[in-house]
Amino acid sequence: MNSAPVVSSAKASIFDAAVRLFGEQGYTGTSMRDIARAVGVLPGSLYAHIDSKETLLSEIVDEGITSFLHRVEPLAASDEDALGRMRAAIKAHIEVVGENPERSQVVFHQWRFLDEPNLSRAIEKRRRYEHAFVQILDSGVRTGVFNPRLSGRIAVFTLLGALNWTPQWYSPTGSATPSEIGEIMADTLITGLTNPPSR
Amino acid sequence: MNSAPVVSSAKASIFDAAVRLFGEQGYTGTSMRDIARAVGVLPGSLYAHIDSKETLLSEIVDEGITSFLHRVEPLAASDEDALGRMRAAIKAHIEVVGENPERSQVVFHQWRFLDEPNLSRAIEKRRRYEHAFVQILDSGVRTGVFNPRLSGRIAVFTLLGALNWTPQWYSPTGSATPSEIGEIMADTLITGLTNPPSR
DNA sequence: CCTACCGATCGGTAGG
DNA sequence: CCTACCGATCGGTAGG
Repeated sequence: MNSAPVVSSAKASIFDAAVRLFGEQGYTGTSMRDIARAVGVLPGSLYAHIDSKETLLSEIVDEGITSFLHRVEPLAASDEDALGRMRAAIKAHIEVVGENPERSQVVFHQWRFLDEPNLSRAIEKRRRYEHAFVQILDSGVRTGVFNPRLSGRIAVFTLLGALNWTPQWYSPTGSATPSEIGEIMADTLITGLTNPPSR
Repeated sequence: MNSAPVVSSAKASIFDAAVRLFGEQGYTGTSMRDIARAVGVLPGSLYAHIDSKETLLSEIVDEGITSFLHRVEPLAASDEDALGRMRAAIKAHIEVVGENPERSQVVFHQWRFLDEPNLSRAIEKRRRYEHAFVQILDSGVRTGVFNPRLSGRIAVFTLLGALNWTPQWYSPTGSATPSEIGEIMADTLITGLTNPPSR
């Protein structure tokens, strides 16, 4: 019934090595020879499985952004209140980072090295992702739970900056789970660092 | 009396071009030929003024981190209360970004391509910078103005992530000044997105 | 997936 | 700052 390869196809091995190396050394700092060495194959052999270095990056970035979109866009459109949706979106983001921190690192930092038309496609998907957070923020301002003074692009960039930075310090072997990290980040970003006044 | 060059020395031109290109294309994505072209000189001529590509990166990163340290470390040790120090530190950070967004971009994203011993020196200075924020946060927790539940490294990384992301979207020609951006980011991070309850 | 290779480009240098 | 060049490495291909 299941005739899929048990461990990993050649294409998948190349993909995995590229994700890790593009994440660690950057796209322009990684050579096809680096990838071939990691896979255990000679450089020319890679091209039996992939079209080009740029196509490889494009597929990694596209798959990555798509998994963020698939988790967060439905949340942004749910019928929970804005506070709950914002908390859920932040937690979902950290969980997707936690599923594949290296791929997330590539998604946030290496997309700029894409050529057209892949570059435009990636930018459009990033814009859609940002829009999901803008939507939640605006809705919270309308219903009075979010501060109208902070509704602009600066607050969204503050939020997304904090979220996009997580692959830089997240460690799968650390003591905090993605869910716990998401809770603390949601608290920090939604209610701030200030101690709630005791009453 | 003043025999310094009126406009810009050769070394400074190379430095400026490298800051811009390393920021836009990354260190590994920029060739010495790119820099030579930007300066208007042949590639080999660069080496009359600089030692190597890596030395150039190291000088840019070191000068950059140092200007963040020089502004924020004194604030962290000032005798204002933690709330005021945190606000001042956030504003100072954004102002330093505003003074030279491209150099800041290099400081936050390209330091990893340094070789030893420059790499260790850069990491140590980054650690000192992070420590300034940890100090303010801890002090605020002790005096009761900051939420103890958010005192750990996750809150600091949330804060620094938001700050370190700013060179990605800050535009010197945009409508908000660094000071205004700093105010809004300080509000977002310190008091959060939530609307203060009317009373 | 290997052998053998292509033209282009890389960081850097000697000598002027 | 230019001329002229070095050996190494780059992404990618033809043919098997």
